[in-house]
Amino acid sequence: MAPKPRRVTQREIARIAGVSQTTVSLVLNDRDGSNIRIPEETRERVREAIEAATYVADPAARRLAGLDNQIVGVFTYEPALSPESMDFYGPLLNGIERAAEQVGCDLLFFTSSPVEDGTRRLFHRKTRLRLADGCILLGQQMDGAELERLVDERFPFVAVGRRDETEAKVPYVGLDYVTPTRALIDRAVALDHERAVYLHRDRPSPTARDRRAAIESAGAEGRLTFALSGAEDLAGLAGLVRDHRATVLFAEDAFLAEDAIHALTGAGVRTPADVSVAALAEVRGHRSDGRVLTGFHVPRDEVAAEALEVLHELIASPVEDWDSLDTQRLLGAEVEPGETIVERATR
Amino acid sequence: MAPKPRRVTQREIARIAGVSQTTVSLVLNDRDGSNIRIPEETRERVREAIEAATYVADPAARRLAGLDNQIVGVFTYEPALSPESMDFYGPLLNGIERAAEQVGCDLLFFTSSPVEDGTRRLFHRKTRLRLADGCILLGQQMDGAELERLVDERFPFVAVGRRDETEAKVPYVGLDYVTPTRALIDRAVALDHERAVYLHRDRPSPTARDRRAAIESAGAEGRLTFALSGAEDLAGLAGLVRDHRATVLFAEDAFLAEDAIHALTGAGVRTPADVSVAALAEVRGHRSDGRVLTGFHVPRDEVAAEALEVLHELIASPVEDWDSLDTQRLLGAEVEPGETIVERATR
DNA sequence: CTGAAAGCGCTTACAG
DNA sequence: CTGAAAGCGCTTACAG
Repeated sequence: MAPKPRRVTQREIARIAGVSQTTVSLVLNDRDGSNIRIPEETRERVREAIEAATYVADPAARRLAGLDNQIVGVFTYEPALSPESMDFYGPLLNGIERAAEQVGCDLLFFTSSPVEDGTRRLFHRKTRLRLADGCILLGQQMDGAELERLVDERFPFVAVGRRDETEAKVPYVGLDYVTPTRALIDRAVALDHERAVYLHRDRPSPTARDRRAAIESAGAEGRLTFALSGAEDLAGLAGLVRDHRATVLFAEDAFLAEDAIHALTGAGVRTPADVSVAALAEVRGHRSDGRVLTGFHVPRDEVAAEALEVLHELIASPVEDWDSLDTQRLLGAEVEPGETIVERATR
Repeated sequence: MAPKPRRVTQREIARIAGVSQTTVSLVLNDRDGSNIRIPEETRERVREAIEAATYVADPAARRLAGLDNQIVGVFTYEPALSPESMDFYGPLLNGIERAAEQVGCDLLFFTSSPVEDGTRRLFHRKTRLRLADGCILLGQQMDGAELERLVDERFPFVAVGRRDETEAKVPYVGLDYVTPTRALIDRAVALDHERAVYLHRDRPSPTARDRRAAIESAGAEGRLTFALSGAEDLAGLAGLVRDHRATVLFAEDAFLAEDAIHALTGAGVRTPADVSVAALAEVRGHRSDGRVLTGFHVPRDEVAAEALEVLHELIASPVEDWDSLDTQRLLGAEVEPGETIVERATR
């Protein structure tokens, strides 16, 4: 490997400005207080030397000496910059970049993390994790053990997406799906619907539970009667809709909604004329027969930005105070009224 | 700011394993040679202690002690992760991520760089540039002075995109547009076209010069006679085409091609029936009336990956050898035959 | 007001 | 075969 090219150091600047290296450090960091008082004249001289030499402090040395680095780690459990993952990660990364820009942080992507069992590992022999002041974790699925370890080691981090796989209090910024699901159900009820089908996937995620909770409480309150169907049973969907006399269908996400529409149309059921359809997830860009799909707008960029904010609070607070911080936050998704929930046809 | 939580260090590991801290370092880095010979037994003991304590070396300290960090900086002159810039940066970042994964590098995005005059600055008071072993530069436009400075300081870097704004030898990986432009002209000639219009923008970039060179040499050789039009003169385009009796139109990029098609169609000129159209740039996703636009496929991800490769060579070579390295590379764009260059209509 | 010194956690000659 | 020591470039008490 190449010999590290000799760089300008504070000692050099000190020599030029005719002061001690300590003074250079003090000026560089704008230190000024009760016990440090450097005359403006001296400061100016040092600044000039710094300017002339285009000196910048070595971040590694700063870090080693105990300062923070203004570097936020970004860990994704899958490649984040591939075309396929852009759909999910794109808005998140965008939010992170914007927030980082605002607070003056650089972003360290742990792309080198080795892949084991199809997912990246955060902790490995040469992890550069500690180079960052803290870390943002992204991914649909996360490793509980790694989360625990981060908590144990008191390393500042925030997960994007609600986490409940661990005992430990994991800081996160996630999304609340209960409220918008309720809102969509209310809308259906207001449009005279009484019987619904919920087409869901089989993943037990916190957001899936949210939707389920909202649906169950609506059922319990007798506002809308639900029949459930798994995503694997698309073939039986039209039959279920008919048997249940459902006039509205909620799908767990937009892709599933499209599949459902396809299946229903194929069985001679018109959407939304016979059966209204809505997705309980992001619907941006999804249309059915030219109609904007009813569903949510999920502010993923805001989630990411807020995650960075929480991380910043953690970094700025002494570890003893972490417990009193509000580090588990939920943001609401916004309802997209769309055009695929319409008034129930009178028979 | 939070007190740096106490971390496990090599000293601690040494204590546990009953060896010196030096030995821990040696084992950790798999050092073994003529003057270093640690018995497997000792190594094993140390490894166990490392494992048990889930110890990882502090990258800041490693860096300070002169080792490389396996961190590649990524500097973009604009925000790279915004939806608008994804079109351009997306494939590049994807290529970089893949290459980084392969060589085991982490990626440090300099998002904190302050914006001056609408563009980010790489050098500033607290640039974390030196934390990286080297840096990839991305952006349509780059600052010549910054490039010079990087060269002067012997900091390993590679620009994505050809650079010719400086005296100094700037390492880059760019694209050759001469060859594919020639190929497209050949194609037009083969399809009996004799007279063409070139609709271009007004940016003097290396790639713009490539296209121009190919067009001028074709003109000089009498293979295709060109009339030129600026992008701002779309209104006069149909007139120019008629006056010049052009049967094929080359546009500098796909968007311009679309504008041109729109303008021609509006003036009663059919494309490609009356006038064939091609873009001298990436055409992925562009269609005209259902037809795949003729143009190029630009391997942007490969460009980025190759840039990382060159960077790696720089990092691995002593500075004295840099001059003998092949650090200015051009990759060829591939021709997309498309469907908008057709045989010239016989009149 | 400013400097000499210790220390951050590592690596690497240099001695044993 | 292995350890004590110097040094990487910084920050920050602690003395003057």
